[in-house]
Amino acid sequence: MVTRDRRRRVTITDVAEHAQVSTTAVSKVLRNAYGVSEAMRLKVQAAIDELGYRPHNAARAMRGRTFTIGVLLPHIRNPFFADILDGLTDEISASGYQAIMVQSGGNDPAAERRASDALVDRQVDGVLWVAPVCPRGQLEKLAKDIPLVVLGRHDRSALYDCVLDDDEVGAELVVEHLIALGHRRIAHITQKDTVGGRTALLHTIRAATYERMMTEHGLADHIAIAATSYTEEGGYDGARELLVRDPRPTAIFAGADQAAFGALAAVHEAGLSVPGDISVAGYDNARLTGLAHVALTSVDQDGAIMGQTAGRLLLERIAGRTAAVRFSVTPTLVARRSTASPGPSLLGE
Amino acid sequence: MVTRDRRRRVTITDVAEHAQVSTTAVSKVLRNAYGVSEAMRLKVQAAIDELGYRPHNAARAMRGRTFTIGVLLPHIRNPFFADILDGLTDEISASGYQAIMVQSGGNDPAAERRASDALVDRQVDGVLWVAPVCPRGQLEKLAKDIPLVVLGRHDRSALYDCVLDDDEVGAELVVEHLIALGHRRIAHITQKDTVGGRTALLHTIRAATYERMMTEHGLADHIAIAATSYTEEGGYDGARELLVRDPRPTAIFAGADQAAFGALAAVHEAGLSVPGDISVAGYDNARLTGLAHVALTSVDQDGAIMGQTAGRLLLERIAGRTAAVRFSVTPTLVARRSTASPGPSLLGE
DNA sequence: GAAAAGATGGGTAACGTTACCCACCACGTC
DNA sequence: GACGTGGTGGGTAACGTTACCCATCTTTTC
Repeated sequence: MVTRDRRRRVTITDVAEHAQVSTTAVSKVLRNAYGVSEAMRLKVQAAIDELGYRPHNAARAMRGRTFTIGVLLPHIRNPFFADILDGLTDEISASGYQAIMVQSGGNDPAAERRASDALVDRQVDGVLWVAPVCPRGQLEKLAKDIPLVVLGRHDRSALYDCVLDDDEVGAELVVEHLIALGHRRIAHITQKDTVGGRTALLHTIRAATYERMMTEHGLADHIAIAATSYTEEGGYDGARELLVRDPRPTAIFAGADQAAFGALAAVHEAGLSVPGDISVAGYDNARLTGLAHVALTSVDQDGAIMGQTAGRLLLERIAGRTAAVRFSVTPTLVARRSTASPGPSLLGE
Repeated sequence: MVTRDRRRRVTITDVAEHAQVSTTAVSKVLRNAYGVSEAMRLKVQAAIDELGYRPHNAARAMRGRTFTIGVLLPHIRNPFFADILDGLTDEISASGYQAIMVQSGGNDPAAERRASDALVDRQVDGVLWVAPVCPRGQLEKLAKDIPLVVLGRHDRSALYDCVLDDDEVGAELVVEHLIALGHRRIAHITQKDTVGGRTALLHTIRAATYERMMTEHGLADHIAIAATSYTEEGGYDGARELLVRDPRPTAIFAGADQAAFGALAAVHEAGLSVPGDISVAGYDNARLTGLAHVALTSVDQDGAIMGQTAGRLLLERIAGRTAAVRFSVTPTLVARRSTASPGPSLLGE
């Protein structure tokens, strides 16, 4: 490897020399530490500005904080994640923290593990983990080392905080809405489990609630689930699978908007119309999806608020809180044009 | 701040003691450095595995490399960025590098600056900057310190590499396609410039090419541009602005798919149909947008290839290359159902 | 068989920052 | 006037890693 002749960084020592004080004094000013006179503060600040000094993060990391929050996202194709990230950024940037993101690779536990390790190696001060699929034990192990907030899982843990929306309520709203419109053959698209036996994952809860609601309304015989993934591709594949069933469902409840979009594509491709031939509903209602030209009925969970809260909880944990907090938002249904009563011809069993 | 009693990290010293060798030897094994016998390698590797040792990134950063690539994305709402990121990850992960992302805040130069500083502070080994809006000088300044690849700008610089698609060809393809279908009143949605006098930005080139093509085809009088942004919101606002013009355009060429989706929403909201009343075309053709239920005519630039190439170029630069490279992909038109010939009633001037 | 060349392992001084301690000064207080 | 008591400022030893150098030991060459 060739060493680039990049000009040497301005260090705390340079600032100290320039201001004719000790490095300790400069460090104290930087950290707003106790024991600095106003005169000292001004003098050092002037030197900092003059030299264009910026603290070296890696060096800080060796001693303590990095002022960095790590965010693990399954992928960046879901605009709902963008809402979360915006909320988080809002909350933490005032405290001088910076968010860095790493893709955790959707549904693959090994990739997820690598991503989480990458953040630990980079010595982040806290982690926001969105929709992890790993076993709970792994989360707790991480939480022992680093302040952790998990978003979108229904675990209960004494070691980390949880931010979630009430997926049971959300799924109930959708199924009730469809039933109220007159649907009986309501199908569901969910995410395939890659690790056995999880019940705290949000897609598991949405699917279980769908089944429960169907059963409670005497529609157990019409339960139809396609287990693919919460992506456009997954929605597309899932819908194709559901559409060939006989009799065909009159409504599809996709567990996520992205999957609903994929389902819409499959429905159109099959020559069917929405909501004339089939109703489609999603979940997430990311900002601006209301704009989408086929206005999708969806469940609104306020991603920005969730991200903001996650940020606040992380800052609190970094500041020393150890008691676990659970923050739950109550979702609401936003009915749009992708759902309607089934035509009379569709009602026959 | 409370100090957490996190158990001490396993360090290279622990590994050295456990394997009964020097820290230098361990370090050499870790870096695949010269001067290590096979026996030594195995012994050290065994100790590493046994203790679950992971190199401390911050400590590495103080001495040299961090094995981290920083990616600056304007935002994460555009699936095209996901394609780029996937390509990059593919390319660099085999070399032990990890990508971390930071949002650069779309169209705001100050936010962009903060984001780029954040990566420099975190001592990344290289930066992939997607669609920067800052002045060229700032890019060159950064490139003097860190290997830099810029994606989506048509600058020429001796200090950094460029990965881009030929936006002139792409825009030509769209305008030609629309003209060939019989359109004359073709409007364009572009991004508003926040910094004066850039001509190397991709949206500037797409817009300029649109104007040139219109002029060359004798349609200069029909040039209509809405300058908003390359987002769903921007497309929505832009289309609303264009739709009230009299006479109304028969086609809208949005400079990005996201904007096209917003435009579609506005068109539908205005009670118009696509492509019956108005054709809409986009640009990017992110993977899976072909799935979208209204199949959008778009310009395909292979984001995965672009990301992959960017990764390769960065690794080369990190390895010591200093000569600047420019990699350009030639886009292709993917005509789908959102564009068609205008109805006869729409052709009148 | 001596010298050169190659292969392998280790010692050590940084890298930039901060936590912890100590030293000093100017006050009041008894 | 001796003695605390805050309020300031500085010295220094880490933190974990690696680049650079040197010390062996083995093999090859004349």
